[in-house]
Amino acid sequence: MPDDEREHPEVVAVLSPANTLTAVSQSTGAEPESRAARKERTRKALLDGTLELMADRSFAGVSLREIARTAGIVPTAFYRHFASIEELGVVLVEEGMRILRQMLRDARRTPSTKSAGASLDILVRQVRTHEAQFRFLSRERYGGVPEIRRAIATEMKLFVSELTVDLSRIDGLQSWDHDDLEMAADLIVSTMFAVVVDLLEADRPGSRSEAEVVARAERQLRLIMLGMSGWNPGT
Amino acid sequence: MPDDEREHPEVVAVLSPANTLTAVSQSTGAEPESRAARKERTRKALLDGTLELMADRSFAGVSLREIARTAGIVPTAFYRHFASIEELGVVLVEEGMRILRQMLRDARRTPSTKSAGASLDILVRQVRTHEAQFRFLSRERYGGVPEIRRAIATEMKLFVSELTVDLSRIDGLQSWDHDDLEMAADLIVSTMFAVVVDLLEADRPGSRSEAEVVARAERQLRLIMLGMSGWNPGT
DNA sequence: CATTTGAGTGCACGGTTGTACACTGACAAT
DNA sequence: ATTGTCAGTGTACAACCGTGCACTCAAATG
Repeated sequence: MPDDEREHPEVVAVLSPANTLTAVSQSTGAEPESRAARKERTRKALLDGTLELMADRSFAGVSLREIARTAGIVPTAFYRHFASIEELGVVLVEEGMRILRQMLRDARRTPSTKSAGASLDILVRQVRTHEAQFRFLSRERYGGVPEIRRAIATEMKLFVSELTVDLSRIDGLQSWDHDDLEMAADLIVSTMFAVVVDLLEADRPGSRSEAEVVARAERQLRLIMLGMSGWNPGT
Repeated sequence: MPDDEREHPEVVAVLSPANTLTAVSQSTGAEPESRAARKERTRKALLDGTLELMADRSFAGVSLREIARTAGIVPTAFYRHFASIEELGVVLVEEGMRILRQMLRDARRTPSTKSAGASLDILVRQVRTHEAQFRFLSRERYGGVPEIRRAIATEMKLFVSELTVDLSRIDGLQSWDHDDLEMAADLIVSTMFAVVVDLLEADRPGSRSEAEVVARAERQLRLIMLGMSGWNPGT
């Protein structure tokens, strides 16, 4: 073994050297997948593989080589898809925030989202179906490398202002000025985010169960809304 | 250069090999510092140096060698103080949480802490005088290695239950059952923690100013307390 | 005084990392 | 049919990593 990795011997079994087909184990039959499609496939493998590797580590803790390895390509080929690992990270941020925004849109469409329970249900479902992405966001929001942290912060601010607009349309909040609305939106978002973290940790030894987490969050949200109903805007 | 670091040439200038005095640049005159005191000094240098190195990176991103280097000792000497880097991390958690608890105690002693402004002032002061420790806590709370994350979670739960007891002594909350009190305490703590993060980021390009952060937090806290005053316990 | 202790040293090791470089060969376009 | 593109390859290197080992020598111990 000269220097580099010599794993995935099954895929390398094809003896011809520099065989392009070695990458991303060709699962589908023999259909001649288009070039662009193949590229997109390994790109996705890189992104998904990174999230997988982050099950128990932070983004800074996974190496370019590991990522390439799990995607089934050689380290240097990574650069065909991303200029750096940070760039991959930023893409993951965008992907995650797209899910978050989708969730807000779902909540908007659902009738009576002003009841805390309904919105929480949506949150729980989204977290469960996109665990890895939410874990990535919560883990890197404060802990990540500066570039990624800034990317999340920016997207987060956008998210808050979207919710601010939503709030402004609710009966009884029309008289509120923008600052108060944003203040409340910020409080709601940060509370919801704490729920996300608890959900990801839930049903693990030494943690509260999912039901408990949701029940508590629901009461917290109701308490906030109760405060809002008594709030004297502009103070 | 065979393998290892060859930095800090000034300290190595003393030509005698394996000179113990090379560690932790002897700043004070020539007083014969006791052995235990010297050990404590490098131990502190290791802890402080780690926090310093974490100015722009997460705990997982600093290496044992770097830590030893900034403390002025050789990498292997690190093990005279900690069995592993994780152990050092856990000590940092304890140190940080001691500060947090001290803050709660300060707040308890201050009259009229039920007014949001007073408690926030204490928070801001503590964050400013212990920036590095708070940065460590906020960065590793969700992003850190499992061992440290668990340590912080445990201490955090303790902190919430301390605040729960405090709340139970406030006029008008005596009728609340324990679950409701804890729910409110949890909400307050997570909101305050969000403030800490904002404070650490404040006055940096692209972020809100400290005054804005405090003003918003104060209103958020007032909103929560308003909600509590109208809360119907046991629902 | 002689002896023990232990914080610190220097060297060495096997391993991993990011990335530069020259390459190949299947697909796409001409 | 010829050519160009470019995702993927293998080799190589210098830097860094954690840690084992045998050491030194000032301070503490008796």
